[in-house]
This record gives sequence, structure tokens and C-alpha cells, in this order.
Amino acid sequence: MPQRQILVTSALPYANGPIHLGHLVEYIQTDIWVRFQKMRGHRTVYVCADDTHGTAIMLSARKHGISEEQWIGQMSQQHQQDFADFHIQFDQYGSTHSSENRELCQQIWAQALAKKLIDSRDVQQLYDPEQSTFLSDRFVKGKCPKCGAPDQAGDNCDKCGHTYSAIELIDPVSTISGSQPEIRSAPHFFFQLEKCREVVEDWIARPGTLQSETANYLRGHFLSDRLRDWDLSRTAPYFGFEIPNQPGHYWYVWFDAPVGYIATTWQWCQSQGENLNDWWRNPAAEIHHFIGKDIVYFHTLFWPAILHTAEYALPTRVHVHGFLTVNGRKMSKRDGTFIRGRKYLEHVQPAYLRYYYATKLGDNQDDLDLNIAEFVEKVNSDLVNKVVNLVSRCAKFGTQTGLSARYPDDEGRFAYAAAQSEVIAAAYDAGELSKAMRLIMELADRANQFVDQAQPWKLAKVPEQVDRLRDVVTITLNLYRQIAIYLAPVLPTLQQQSAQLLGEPLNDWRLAQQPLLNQSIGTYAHFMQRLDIKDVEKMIEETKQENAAAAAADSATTTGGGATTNVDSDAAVLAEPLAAECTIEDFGKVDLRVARILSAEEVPEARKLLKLVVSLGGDQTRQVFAGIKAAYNPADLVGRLVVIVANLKPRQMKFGLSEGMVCAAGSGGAEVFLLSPDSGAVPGQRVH
RNA sequence: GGGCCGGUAGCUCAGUUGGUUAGAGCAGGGGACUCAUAAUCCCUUGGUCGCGGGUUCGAGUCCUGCCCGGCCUACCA
Repeated sequence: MPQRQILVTSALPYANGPIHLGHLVEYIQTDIWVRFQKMRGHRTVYVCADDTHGTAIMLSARKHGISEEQWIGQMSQQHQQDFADFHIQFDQYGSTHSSENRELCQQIWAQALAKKLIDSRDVQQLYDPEQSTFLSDRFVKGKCPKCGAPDQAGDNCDKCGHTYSAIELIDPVSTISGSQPEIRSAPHFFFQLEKCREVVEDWIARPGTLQSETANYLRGHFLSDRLRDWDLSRTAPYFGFEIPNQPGHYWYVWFDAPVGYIATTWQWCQSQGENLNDWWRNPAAEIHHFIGKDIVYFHTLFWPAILHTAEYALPTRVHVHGFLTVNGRKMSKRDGTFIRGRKYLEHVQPAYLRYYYATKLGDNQDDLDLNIAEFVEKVNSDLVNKVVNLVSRCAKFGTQTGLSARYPDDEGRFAYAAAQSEVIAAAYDAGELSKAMRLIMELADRANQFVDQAQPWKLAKVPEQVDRLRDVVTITLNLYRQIAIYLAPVLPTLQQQSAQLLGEPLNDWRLAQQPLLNQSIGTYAHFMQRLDIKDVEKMIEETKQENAAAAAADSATTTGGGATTNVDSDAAVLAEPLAAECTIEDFGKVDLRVARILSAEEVPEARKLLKLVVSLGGDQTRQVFAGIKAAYNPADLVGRLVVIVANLKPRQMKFGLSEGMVCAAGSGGAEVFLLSPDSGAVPGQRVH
């Protein structure tokens, strides 16, 4: 098999919110595909980056009172931690706000200008005078100019379906400030896509470039007509790259975002001593984009046109997937189904989601439903009861006997699974992950059937049968080993555990062709635990509560203009009057940090204390005794974020050393309320 | 409004260019076994293939109308 050279990207997550289970459909799918290609021995590079520009990010930074750079910096850190914890392994993770990206954008822009593809003309737009910003359609509401329906966004009416321009809205209101926007005119720069029609049409017609539904969609919706010009610019204030020689004008985020794919590849090349042109201007190298169906047209119309303009290679294939629904419905904050990756990890291991998604993903754009009951059943019945069970039921014998020196007659079972190698590989390669999973589970069924027939538990009772027992173990573990290899792209942790037990790395697809022999077997400890639906339900319940709390807090801040009456009693502040004034320097002496509770346990001899171990990120942990026993159940605390006084002088207590203090409000006893940061905060961040 | 996609057993899905009594996994029912994480193995009950027309010797598969769901519809990210 000739070695392929494959560059793979996932869509760039927008640096304006945490990674949720919907995002993960894509990253997990891509990561599985990449791991598979690497196991097949192909030279594969997987790059991704945070998408950091645009009005929304500018506004978020403003709202939190920090610079855009600070905002996207902490977002990026959070995203990368989430990805790593779901075992998504990028070769390079960058940012669109990088010097490499700016330079590439400038080069591409210069070529577009030189080829006379950029046109400039005035555009009328709504402007928020209070916030001093132009308003994109999503930040304005008004009455539909056609049917008069209230509260419609700036592009189309969801009541009558009429599409219009934001300046046509009746009584428009800025959703940022609540003020009445004015109409202002400003020049914008347009990319003349129609001039690239032939390039795009040829590219779409290349076999393998697109799934048929994507090609149909493009032909039916765009290419049947004149391709409209694409507005590539935005007017200040905007967070992004300023256009050279055009002060006050910025590239629209969708211009510089996909260029981030190249920029991040470039960063990787620099770190590896590779040449960028070997990946982006090399006809022998493949380029694969994985994206969701909502951003198809950016990747399949503008992007190939831009690439062609700048004389880069066009993508080999754009893999488009559908959206995630939960229990058959759109993810919703109110239902608690808008689940953050971090929240998932507090309750369930990443391997289960990776496997479940794999069983449901094909090479199509159908939405994928995360059905909670099915999720639990599938994980338990496939992974625990079938696959891991194979090891679980014979490892004990294997530890006693080791593996035979010669592979025994197994009536063609190993050979069958070895022959399935290419069928399974073809399914992986085509993105038919659900088919690959089905084929692999069939192998697990066959192996379990073998064990039932061979009855090793009976052989183990007869000392003279030890040779036969060793043979049965050899067959079973080799059949299991093939399965572990085939599942390795999906379940890297299982791959490692299996490798350790078998004393051999399972990092190459071809290993499934030859049995492992003459090997001693380590001691087995459960590779996976059965999943309890209660854990999943708890995850949803907590998400629901957090979202409700966040929504309440949000509405409290946005309606804080005096219209709402404050009904809180003054009892608390009277009970504990304010302390004497302190200076900012005084406050600075107290180092408050966000921390995650790693473990919580009762201190039996203590009346009020719980012993907590909290993490400040990395391997920095603190042991803290907190007087919250009456108010909190230890099991409920594990995983949650709290605020601690991190530089408090350690204090030796009867039960051990306390290295900090957990912040809480309340009068004491059962009336104790731990402080939690809003979602987005990560352990180690200082509270200012 | 327009475009694309989907609608197959209780659930999640396979069904290649139309061809014999429509398949799998899970769930349900019965039995076996006891090595294994209430795991495993054997047998088994479930379907007017969204609805109505049409083409054909023959339609889940092709055409057409309708119903339901998802996405897109361009200075939205």
C-alpha cells in the first residue's frame, strides 16, 4: 500500500464559548479518522485552531472588562484542555490571531487585488451610537417590514419568511445596548466570486470531493444563478486584522478563519522543519476538511476560490456531518441538554462518547441523536459486556499459562478476523464509522462464542489439560487483540491498557495479521466500568440548573436599569456589617484562585469538617479542611469549581495540614454556600 | 417562499445499478451455562418500508403530489 500524505482539519471552534457535546461530534469524528490513518502508516497531520475574530468576541471581551487578547487567550487554553481530555490529539493547535495568519491573509489579499477580484462599494448599515459599533444582523431586532411581526432579526422574518436588509426593519433596536441604531454608510470590499465560477464548478465535479448531497445543494442553490459578490470587510470597531492601506477596515472573520488552516500548518512546519508548500501546494498531498453542515458554503464556494486565487491546492475532500440532537430534540439550555464537554467529563469517561458517536456516524449529513438510554445500553452491552468481557473472562487463566509458542488450530477464527482488516479499514477510510463498529462488534460476538464452546473454566479444573487451556487463552486473547487494534482509533485508552496487558504496543494496523505468541500475560484489572444511567441523568440535571442560574444572572444584569425592584432583605448585611475600608494593595495580598475539587471526604472525628483536595491545574494540588460538612455531601462536591484563598499560611490541624481556605457565604452550619465561578473559568485563574 | 437532505421492527440504523418469503444490534419472550463487570451462548416475538397516485412482469429502491422533521437561504457567527 503506498504511503499517503494527508493533511486534516476540523472546523475552528469560535473563541466565544466552551466546547459542548455538539462540537465534539466533529472533533471526535476527525480524531478517529486521523488516528486510523496514522495507524495505517500514512503521513498524517491534524491541525486546528481557535477562531478568534469578529464582533461577538469584541463584545464578550468588553462585557468582561478585559482585552480581546486576554479573552481569546483563556478561551484557547480552555478549549485545548477540553480537547486533550477527550483524547483529541492535534499535531498543532493555533489561533487565527497569529502573526502567521496575518501574513498569509496579506499575501492572499495582495494576490486577489492583483487578479482584480476585489471590488469596493458603499454599504448602508445600522450603527449603534451608544456602543460605537456597526451592528450585524444578529445584534438588531425590529418589526418585519413585510408582515410587521415584532422581534425579528436583521436578515429575515421567522414568521413570514421574508428576507430583507437590516436597514428596512421597522423600529430597529440594538440588542447590545437597547438604543435605537442609526443608518450609516461605509465602504466595503467585495470578492467577486462569479469570476471564479469555473474553478469552483470543476472542483465540485471532481469525484470524491463532496458528498452527493453537498454537491446537489451547491448546484441547486448557488451555481444555478450568478454567484453574488462576497463582502470580505468590516468597519471599525471590529476585532480582527486591519486591511493593509485601509485604516478602519478589517477582514471579515470568515476570510481569515479558513486561512487559519494554512497558518496553523505553517506553524507545525516551522516546528518540524517541514516546508509549507509540501502540504498546501503539492498535488500528491491530500487535504481533508471536516465541518458541520451549517458552514458548507464557506468551505465549498469561497474557500476553493480563495485557495485558487492564492495558488494553493484545493481540498481533496470536504467531509460534512450533521448536528447533534439529544433525546431526539435540538440541544437546549432549558432542557439541560446543552452539555459542555467539561461537565460531561465530570460524570462520564470520554471513551464512551467516542465509541457512541462512532457507532452513529456515517458519511452523511444526517443529524446524530444522543439518546441517553441508548448511550448507556450501547456502551455497556458493546464495550463492557462484549469486548472487555473477552479479557475479563480469560485473563485470569492467561496470567497462569501465558501464550502458546505456536498458534493453535482455531478453525479459521483468527484468519477470518485478519481478513476483515481491509473491510473494516475501508469503512474507516470512507468515514463509515458506524459500519466499522458493526463489523468489529461482530468479531467480538464470534470470539465470545468461541470461549463458550471451548469452556476454559472446565479445562482449568483439570491439571492435565493445561496445554489445551493455554491454547484456548492464546486464541481468545489473540482474537481480542485484533479487536483492540481495530478499535484503537476510537478508544486510545483501551489500546494502551491492552498493550500493557499483552506486553506489546498495538499501534500498527498490520499487527492484526499475525498472532502474538510465547508471551506472558500481566495481571488484569477492569479496563472499563459499566455506565450507570444515573450518572448521565445527573449530568443533565446539573446542566439544567447551571443554565437556569446563568440565565437568571444574565437577566439580572441586563435588566438592572432600575426598572426591576430589589426585593432582597437587608438582614444579612445588618448581621455582619461591612469591614473597615481597605486599599487595592491590601486586597492584592489575598491571592484568590479558582480551583477544582478533586476529592472530598468526611473527617470522621470532626464535627464540621470535610477534607478536600483541590487542584489549581497541572499537578498543583492543595489539601484543605473546610467547615461545610453540614451543608454539603462529599460526593456532590467532586469535580466542581470553587474559589480558594491560595496564599493563606498553612495551618496544622488535628486531622492534618490545611493549605488554604475555600470561600463560602452564609451564616454557618447548614447555611453555607460555596462560591462558584461562572462557566468558562479554569483552575489556577486568579480572582481579581 | 426557494434549495438540499431525511422519514424502514419499541429504539438506533443496514438495505449495492428495481428481482426470490425486507436485515442487524439493542430492548421484549423462552432455554443453556457459571470463566466473566446481573456479563456470555442458543432459540424466538416484532415491520401496509411516512401517505396517495404512477411506470414496470416485478418498487423500500424509479417518477409525481402531499404530510412530518433537519439544515441552508449570502455584509449571520
